[in-house]
Amino acid sequence: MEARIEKIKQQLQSQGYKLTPQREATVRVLLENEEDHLSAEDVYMLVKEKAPEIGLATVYRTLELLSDLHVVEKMNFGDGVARYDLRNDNNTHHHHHLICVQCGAVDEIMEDWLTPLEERLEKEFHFKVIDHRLDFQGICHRCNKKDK
Amino acid sequence: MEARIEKIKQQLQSQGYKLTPQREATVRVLLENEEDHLSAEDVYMLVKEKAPEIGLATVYRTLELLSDLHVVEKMNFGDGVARYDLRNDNNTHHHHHLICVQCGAVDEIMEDWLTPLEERLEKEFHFKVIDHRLDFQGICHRCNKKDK
DNA sequence: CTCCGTGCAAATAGTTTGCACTTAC
DNA sequence: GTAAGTGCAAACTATTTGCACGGAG
Repeated sequence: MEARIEKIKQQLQSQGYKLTPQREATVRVLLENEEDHLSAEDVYMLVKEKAPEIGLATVYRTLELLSDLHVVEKMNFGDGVARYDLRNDNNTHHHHHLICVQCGAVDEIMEDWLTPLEERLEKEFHFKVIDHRLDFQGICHRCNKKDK
Repeated sequence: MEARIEKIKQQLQSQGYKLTPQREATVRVLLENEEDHLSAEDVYMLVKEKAPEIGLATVYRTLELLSDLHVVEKMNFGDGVARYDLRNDNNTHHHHHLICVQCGAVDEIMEDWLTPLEERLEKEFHFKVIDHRLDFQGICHRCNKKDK
């Protein structure tokens, strides 16, 4: 955890930004809730527990900054709220989402299933892929069980 | 085109809704711009050309209704604007998006590449897929050419 | 001293809602 | 006549911005 903060600090500094206490608190919240897909408001409330004087605008600005640096990914699941996901070490994003339409849970699949498709895209469509996003909507295994 | 409007009319009526002139004008705009991914505001401006007395709220309400009936799909590409896409005849949604990060164009691939993955999801993850969404971000073939 | 970063409040953008009026059956 | 649908304006929500202040080098 400390190592990851250190790395993010260096990424910021290499672009001329500082890891201020507010930014660090925000990053820590993201690290501690890596499974979840927090909204800016979620992050704000969690950061407030540690650093009550922080402002919502700062959280937005920090998330925006981290998003520009590809430290987090900004994402939108269709409920008018942006959600933020820490990217992994090489700042790529290769996981897929399983969104349960019944309970709203968002699970992740950490494998990348799309590499063959991306190759096909470049060959057949001359589209150079930089990133992708794959979400499945359906009923998760927990709700499947409950329904029986 | 008329046949498709007729079909949508029946879908509405089967749920107790009417195809009012405003709703019809909205559907026509969607049909005429099926390639594009129009925002509510886009639809509003296009509808206004034919039916200047229509209100923006009505367009929103119509799109919401059509979305509930799975006639259109409401979608979000990350630029804080909801976009609406007509679904195809059986109201399923099996196409993928190629989003160009340079010129902003959104192209579509009409094939469904994911059936094998969905089968795997149900078997390995016990996740029952209802729908999916696959977007690729990258450089489109037009921009690729221009850059040379 | 200078500049970056911050908190607060005000502004903005997209969307939704309340309400009185209209329209189709 | 009743209920669904509409236009308008006001409300609301998420996010952004302007600005004066605070702190590190």
